[in-house]
Amino acid sequence: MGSKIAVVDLDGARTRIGSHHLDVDELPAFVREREAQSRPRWVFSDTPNWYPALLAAGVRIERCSDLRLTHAILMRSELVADRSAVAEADQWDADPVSAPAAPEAEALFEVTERRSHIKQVPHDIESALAEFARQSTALESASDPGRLRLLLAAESAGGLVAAEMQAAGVPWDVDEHDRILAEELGPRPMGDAKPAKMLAVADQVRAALDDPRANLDSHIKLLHSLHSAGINVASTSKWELAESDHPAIAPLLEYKKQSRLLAANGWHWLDEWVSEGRYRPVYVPGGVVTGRWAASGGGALQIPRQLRPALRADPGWRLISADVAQLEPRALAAMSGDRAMAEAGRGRDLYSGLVDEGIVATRQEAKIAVLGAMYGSTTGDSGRLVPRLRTSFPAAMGLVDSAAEVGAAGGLVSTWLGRTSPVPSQGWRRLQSASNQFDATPADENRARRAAGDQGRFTRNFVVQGTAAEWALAWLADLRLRLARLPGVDEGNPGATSAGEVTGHMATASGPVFSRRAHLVFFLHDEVIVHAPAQHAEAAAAAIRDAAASAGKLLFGDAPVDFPLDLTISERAAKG
DNA sequence: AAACCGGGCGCG
DNA sequence: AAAGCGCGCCCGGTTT
Repeated sequence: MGSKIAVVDLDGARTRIGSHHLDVDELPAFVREREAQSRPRWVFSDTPNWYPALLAAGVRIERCSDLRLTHAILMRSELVADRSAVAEADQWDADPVSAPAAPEAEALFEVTERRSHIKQVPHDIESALAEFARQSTALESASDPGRLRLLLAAESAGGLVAAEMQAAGVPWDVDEHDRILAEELGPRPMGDAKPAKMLAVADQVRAALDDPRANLDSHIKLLHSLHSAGINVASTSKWELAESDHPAIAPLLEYKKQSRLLAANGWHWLDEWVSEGRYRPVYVPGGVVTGRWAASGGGALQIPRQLRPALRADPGWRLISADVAQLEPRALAAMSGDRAMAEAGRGRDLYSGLVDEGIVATRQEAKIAVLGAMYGSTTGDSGRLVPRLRTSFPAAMGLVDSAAEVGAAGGLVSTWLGRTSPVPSQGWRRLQSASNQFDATPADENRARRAAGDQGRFTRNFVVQGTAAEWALAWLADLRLRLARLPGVDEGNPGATSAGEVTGHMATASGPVFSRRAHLVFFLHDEVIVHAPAQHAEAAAAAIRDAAASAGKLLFGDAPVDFPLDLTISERAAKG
């Protein structure tokens, strides 16, 4: 009963090999067949608009070009000589199609109402072809099209991964989650009542403050109560409270911790986001200016480490968790070609490397110095330690210092593959020009200087965070292909294909796409979790390592930087 | 009643 | 511990 749609599949990046008109419900079969034949690069207006239905029908694709994601990169990239045509097609500068709502969705009209305010890309074939042509022209005008092609392919592959992870879901042990909540908060209360352990802790706080009516949930009222009890803090944040040794502080900190857990990941969250043993967060690829992913709903990027034990593999399966140690400084070492910094991290913890080479005294100092260098710290311990890095790692420090200088002056910076920072706002530019007028007050100059410093720290961090995000995307993109080529449950080794099933072609996946084969279930900036049949867990772990090595080579060639992983295979994700 | 703001805190 | 970057979400409180 679908309406007519048009599909274009492309051979490689250029040649159109076919244009077809078909019903929406004919699409999965069509794509499955084409995918098996020639594995084209499919062009999607916006991946979440097309791919979830394919996945639901058991069809995966190998590669695509997501016009919305690629538009966002091309319209800003400094590498593109002529961006005007792309930039003017501003209907493509839009929000992603909202992914399927949470299980307990709002009333349908509300969703429709909300969507009508969100700007979305067009999905018809003529618009897509026109945009594809504009993007191709822009890409050809680029000074280094190879890098940009790499970035666009990785970004689009990220779109596929996000849709696949949402379809697969994170295997989630509701009973374990409930057990953790009960241990911290007490048993689940009726309705919106506060759990018993929280009430008890709150009573301890009120008793210690000698204020039986103290309201612990309002910052302002709580601050007042604290002052009345002689606790002189300027805010109610936990690091400031920890300075005081008043007997009310310990239970108050406990209460805040409980309150956070209940509000962010309590029973209500469990009801809303976990069903049939799967947590299905909504990822937003390219949602952060630097190229990192964002999340929308469900807090996918904020799952507290406290709840990690609730991630549990299905019976007979394993979770393989892997994260890159010190990804950002390694990305910086690679992109700046800083051999000394690369050497400090080679085959070991990069922070310990700094200690071993006598640059700082302790691992903690190393961490403060390196983070301070990337974030632009100027005060405290960090401000004291960063200059030592300038002596030891001149190339790396030169790169971030110059990015900061460019940003502070209102200029743009780009990542290794060519993602360019956004132009400073009109307000920012007005502030700068006002401070250069003859009648500028000291207050004007102060404000302008502070804003310039802020922008400098932003661009300083942009090149590092953004390049690290590119490495992570390349890792993900390569990993999903490697995992898809692993054998399924009860199948032998790769190559030993059983009759009737060809491994290595995604389109052959049948039935529930992820029920038989190793697949990604979680991604968080520098960390992945793969869900794999126990018999293939080692092979999946090898795929994760191999993909990391490939990503390093793909981006940085033979630069002497490695990206070592901390990797564990287990039934449960480890507590952090 | 809905939209917005800032504090606070979870993640990298 | 934060500091210095990037996020999302919840809450109470204020504005519209």
